[in-house]
Amino acid sequence: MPKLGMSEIRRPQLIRATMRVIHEVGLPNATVAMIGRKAGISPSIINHYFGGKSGLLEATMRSVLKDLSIAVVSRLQKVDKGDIAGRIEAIVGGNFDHKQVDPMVVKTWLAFWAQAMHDKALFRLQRVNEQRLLSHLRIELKRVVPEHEALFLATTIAALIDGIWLRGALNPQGINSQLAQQTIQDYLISKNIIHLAKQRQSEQKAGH
Amino acid sequence: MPKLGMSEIRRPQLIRATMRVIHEVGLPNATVAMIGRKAGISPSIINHYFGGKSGLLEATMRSVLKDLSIAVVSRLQKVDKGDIAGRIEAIVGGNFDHKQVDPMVVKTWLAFWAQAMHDKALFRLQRVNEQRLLSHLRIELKRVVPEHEALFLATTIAALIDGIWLRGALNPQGINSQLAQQTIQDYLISKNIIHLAKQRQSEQKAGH
Amino acid sequence: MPKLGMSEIRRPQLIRATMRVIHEVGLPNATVAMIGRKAGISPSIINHYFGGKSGLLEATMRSVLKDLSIAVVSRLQKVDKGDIAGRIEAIVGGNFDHKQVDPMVVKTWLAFWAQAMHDKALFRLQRVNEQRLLSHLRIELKRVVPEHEALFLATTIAALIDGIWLRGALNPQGINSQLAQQTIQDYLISKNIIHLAKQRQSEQKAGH
Amino acid sequence: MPKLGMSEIRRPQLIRATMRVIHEVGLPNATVAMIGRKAGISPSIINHYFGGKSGLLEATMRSVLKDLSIAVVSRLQKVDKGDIAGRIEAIVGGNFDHKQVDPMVVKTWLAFWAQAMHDKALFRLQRVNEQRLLSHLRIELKRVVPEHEALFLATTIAALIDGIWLRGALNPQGINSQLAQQTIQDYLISKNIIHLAKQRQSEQKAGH
DNA sequence: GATGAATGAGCCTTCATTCAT
DNA sequence: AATGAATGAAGGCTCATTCAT
Repeated sequence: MPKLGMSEIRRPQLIRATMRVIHEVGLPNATVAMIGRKAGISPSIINHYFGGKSGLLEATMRSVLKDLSIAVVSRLQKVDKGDIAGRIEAIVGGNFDHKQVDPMVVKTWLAFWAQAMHDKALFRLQRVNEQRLLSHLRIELKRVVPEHEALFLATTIAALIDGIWLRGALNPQGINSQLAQQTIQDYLISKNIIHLAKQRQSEQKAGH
Repeated sequence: MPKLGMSEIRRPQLIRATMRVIHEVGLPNATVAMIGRKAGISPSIINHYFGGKSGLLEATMRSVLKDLSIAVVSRLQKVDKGDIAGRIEAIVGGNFDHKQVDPMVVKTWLAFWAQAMHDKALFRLQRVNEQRLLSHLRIELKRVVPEHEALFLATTIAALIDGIWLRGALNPQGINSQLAQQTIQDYLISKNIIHLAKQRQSEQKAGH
Repeated sequence: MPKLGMSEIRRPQLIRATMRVIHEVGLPNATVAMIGRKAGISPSIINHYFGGKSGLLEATMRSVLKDLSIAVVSRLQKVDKGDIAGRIEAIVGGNFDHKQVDPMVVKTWLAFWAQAMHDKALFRLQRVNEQRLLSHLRIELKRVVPEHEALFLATTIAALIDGIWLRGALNPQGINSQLAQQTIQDYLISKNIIHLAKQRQSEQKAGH
Repeated sequence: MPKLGMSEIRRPQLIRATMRVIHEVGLPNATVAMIGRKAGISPSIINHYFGGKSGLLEATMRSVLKDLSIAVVSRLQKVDKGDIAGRIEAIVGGNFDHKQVDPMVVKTWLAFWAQAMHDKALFRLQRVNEQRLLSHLRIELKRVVPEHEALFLATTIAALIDGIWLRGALNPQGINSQLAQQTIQDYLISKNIIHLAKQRQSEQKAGH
């Protein structure tokens, strides 16, 4: 077990402080002074660990996206490869994970989204995240519908996920995680995806 | 007597310049100096007409939302009251109006959305806009499905609209207006809404 | 009777507005915009009539000092040349004239006093005023005491007058005009001036 | 570890620079840029140490008033409690202390007096100062004359002090400290205070 | 590693003044 | 005569960053 340097302590500490400050005053109004104060340490040290404010912001966004990725991947790992409906549910569920719908995270996420339009580094991170969601969905959907339809469905589901997040960001009551998942489940049922998925699962079991 | 009526010229001019600057550098980086330069007039005059930067931003957001409202309402006026499917299409279509999917407008809209989380004046404007969309949709949907289902559908459609907008904001290709409307149309067909609407329309015609 | 041009209307109107604004926010915070608004006319017009802000301020101070001068001179005219005590009382009384102890006037006067230290035009006006007060007092005092004592007394009385004014400027209750005059009268009695003055008056009457 | 204790160096340095700038251009024209330049440091640092321009001005006035207080108190400490005439002289002398009649200090003092009429924080400081002078004088005077007369005398002496200061502020030759004290001494003699004080002192000595 | 000191660039705003009508 | 339009200079303040300790 490696000895923990200050770096391993300070970096998460500052990233968390950044998110809290963004939650409170918004990204444009977040200053290194506020973040330092919130973390209980000198603002100067941000330069030491992140090379500047933008470095800290990038690291913070990376952290947010990584948590999202983990939420999805860890759920996928618990679901059988053959259970297509379960896997789609896992992907959607990961996006509405308890940690992900925390108002602080939601606001941070939206703040970065807006900022990403004018910051190359953030833009790249955002694109990767978008593609990853689409990719996860398409992989599963392609197993039950033709490729072009899979793309259409994946795009629609992604739009639903982001739309619910977006509206939740401004809603004082925040995101209703359960309702969100039901909404998407309902969409999949309407599009007959769940039925097809179960059917395919049975076939494969029989095929073995 | 001074030159009169400059207010009607300057205000839209400055609002448009604001949107262009937000499009280029983002809301947090937009300065009154840039906006003034873009409009070809002195930055000082912003105070003359809007009482300050925040006044200009609020007016800009108000303008964006008003354009959106007009796009929806003008389409609704062209559709027969009895044509429920047509009315829903009008509402959706208004949100993907040519002027509304202009990348400049989309970015401005998202920038304000992010900002609204920390600015009371913008927040109120945003809420009104959200509610208006939901309201428009529910009025039509209630005519074909029970109230609670109408609310669910309206919320889902709104999420789809916003989600598509949001993803379009970061997509280099922008929003594909036609595809967006097809996506939502497809959802409505899957939910059997279009069918029910046509049916209701026939009934009413027969009723006369 | 000459027809009144707008100049004769506007100038006093603006001067009065200036004093009211100084009373409210102080000289450093008084802007031409405020003054114009208070007078109910466009600020631009100040340049028309006074050639700029400093011209207006100078005219205002001139007006304040002229009113003071009138208050003194008009009282002197009502007192017999031979009544030395009465003449001194007139000079003092003029400085505590009803119009002069108006809080608005007091504040304006003090504001200009402070400003005069760094403004040549105001400085000259102020000096003339100072000298005039001293001169008035010395002329009368020389008639009852030797020249060098007259100067000393005049200086002391002037200091008392200004000191009372100054303290009154900051006192929420303002200047107590009657008490002020009693204070100086008491000083003159203590210095035996009143007695000497009455004595001289009797001598002169007898001399005729 | 950073350079510590700069606060004790910077604060007096900036306060002194403030007074010098006020002396040169007046309070309304004094800018943080000028003050910083005069002190040889960056204007930004004024915020660091005083939280803004008004904080600096308040600290400057506080400094001026404290110096005045020290001048009076230190003189009082050197005078025997029983020597009433000496104590009054000490109070007056403190107000015309060498440091206090420095033209720079006099102008600063007057500038603040004018400003205090429209600034709550400065107003309070000024009132405390006024009351302190009156209080010092009344305490001594009450020992030789009835209370109501003590108040009258104290007020008159205070007016004389302030009047001499005020006139000195605009007089190119400044305040003649010696003449000022003589003037007030002369007043006290005329009012028989010195005589009464000496008498009381003799009584008390005899009483022991 | 950590921090207070210090800086300089930049921003919003105010304001006196000028101009066209 | 009078005014709204418009400007440009300047001021206070914020803030990310660098530096010495």
